Amino acid sequence: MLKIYNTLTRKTEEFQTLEPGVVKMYVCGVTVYNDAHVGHAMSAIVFDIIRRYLEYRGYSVKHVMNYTDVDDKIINRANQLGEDPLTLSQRYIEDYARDLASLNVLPATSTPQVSKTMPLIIEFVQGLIQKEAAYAAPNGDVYFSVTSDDDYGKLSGRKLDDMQAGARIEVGEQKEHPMDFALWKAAKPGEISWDSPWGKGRPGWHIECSAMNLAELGEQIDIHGGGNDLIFPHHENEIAQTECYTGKDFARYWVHNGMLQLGGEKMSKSIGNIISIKEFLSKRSSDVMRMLVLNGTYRAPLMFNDETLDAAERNVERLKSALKPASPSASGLPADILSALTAAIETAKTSFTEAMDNDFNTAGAVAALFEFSKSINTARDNGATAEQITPAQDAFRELAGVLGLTLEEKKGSSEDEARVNALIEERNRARKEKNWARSDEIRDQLKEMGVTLEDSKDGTTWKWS
RNA sequence: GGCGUCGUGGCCAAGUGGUAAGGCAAGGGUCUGCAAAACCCUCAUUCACGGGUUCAAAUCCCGUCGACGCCUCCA
Repeated sequence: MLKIYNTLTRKTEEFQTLEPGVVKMYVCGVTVYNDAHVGHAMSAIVFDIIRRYLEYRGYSVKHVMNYTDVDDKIINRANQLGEDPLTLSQRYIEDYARDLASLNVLPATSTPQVSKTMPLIIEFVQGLIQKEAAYAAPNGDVYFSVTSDDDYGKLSGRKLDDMQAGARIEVGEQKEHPMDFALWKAAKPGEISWDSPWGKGRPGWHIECSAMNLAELGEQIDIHGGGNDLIFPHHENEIAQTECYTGKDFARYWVHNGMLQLGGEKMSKSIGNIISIKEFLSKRSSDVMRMLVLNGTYRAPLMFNDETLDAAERNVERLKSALKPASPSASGLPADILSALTAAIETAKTSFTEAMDNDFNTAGAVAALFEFSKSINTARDNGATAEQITPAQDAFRELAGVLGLTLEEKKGSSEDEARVNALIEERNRARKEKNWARSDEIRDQLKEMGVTLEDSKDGTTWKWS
């Protein structure tokens, strides 16, 4: 039985879908105006793993990830560049999709955009006004009235009185209550805008997700996800809007990932301690990023530094070792060791599932894979044939795939590979003549080129390191 | 100030009432011409600190200290 920690109840609960066999999952995507960073990668990877695991468990997952393509920051940046805001955001949408693909994140089944949801957003706002949960201000802004919602604050555990005490809140002139938030913003001169019953304007941040949720998944969904920095105000406001509009409970499980930590602080644009996904992938593989996430707890802060990344890289190499082929000269396993390998397959699957069922305990699932790799490597060392070892490796690959690990070796250009092979041939001749000096010289040369050699009875293998 | 999450070996961490998973690093060994990889062995009587509940606590309760996140845009 799968259990999921629910931010709304602050408890780990049994997972039950609204509709049998189907999971409706909405994950807040990004505002597209700049290169995405590894913090975004963490969030995308977390929900990719959740999605993959739910599919592994037999669910059909409707995975919606939105793009915020209408926003102050986009408008500002477009002005700086002298570019149309929607052209700019479209460019970054395509860019982000490529980043996710390079991280082996499965594309969401649907990726709605604010700019393409305008009629429904306006309808949504009108509905809230009719229900007296919102009001239009004289200047053309529309605000949600937090005092109209008895439940307001239930997700983040805040009370309106406490929040008013905060010194940072400024009372907007147009607002009836300081915590009221914008559903619709009147356009400033020259700004991109859409026609509405309240004049030209554009949506506030939170309403878009409520509207796109409704459009893509309906009034009620199973999982709503995002970074834990979105709990307040974004998700709090989404719940308020949607539940006032539909009169029904919105999302069954609220799932939030922790923040990636760089130098003891959250990685974020406002702090400026950013490493872009592209920059990361120019130095490390996507598996390393994913392993970093897998080795931690998705809800907890994730330490991102050279030490944790080096460990993640070694972890990936360790898993890859399980997939090395059997020795061509293998003589076969004795019955007892073969049955141990067969048993290890079942043990691995069981441990893996038990861990993942416990609120996606990926660290435990990876531990199961480490144990499994040990069994496979032991079998190979003991002379397992390809036929004997393949079923275990297939199972291993399947489980690693559920976590989204590719376990692919790096590739170089064919010219480089030809050079490497030529050098290895020369080295093999030297080794035959026991010319160890020349042999080691070549090995050092290859190391300079980024090639690691492994000699064995069956010959020399190599890989890019 | 308010709300929330959390403090487990050198590092990353699992474990939430029954006597400390896993990985990295480190040390020793097998294998190897030497390496690399793999495999074997060693590596926390102890879970921030102080009380309490219990036959039994890292796990529950209270307090203290500390870290991080949110309260403004944020994955």
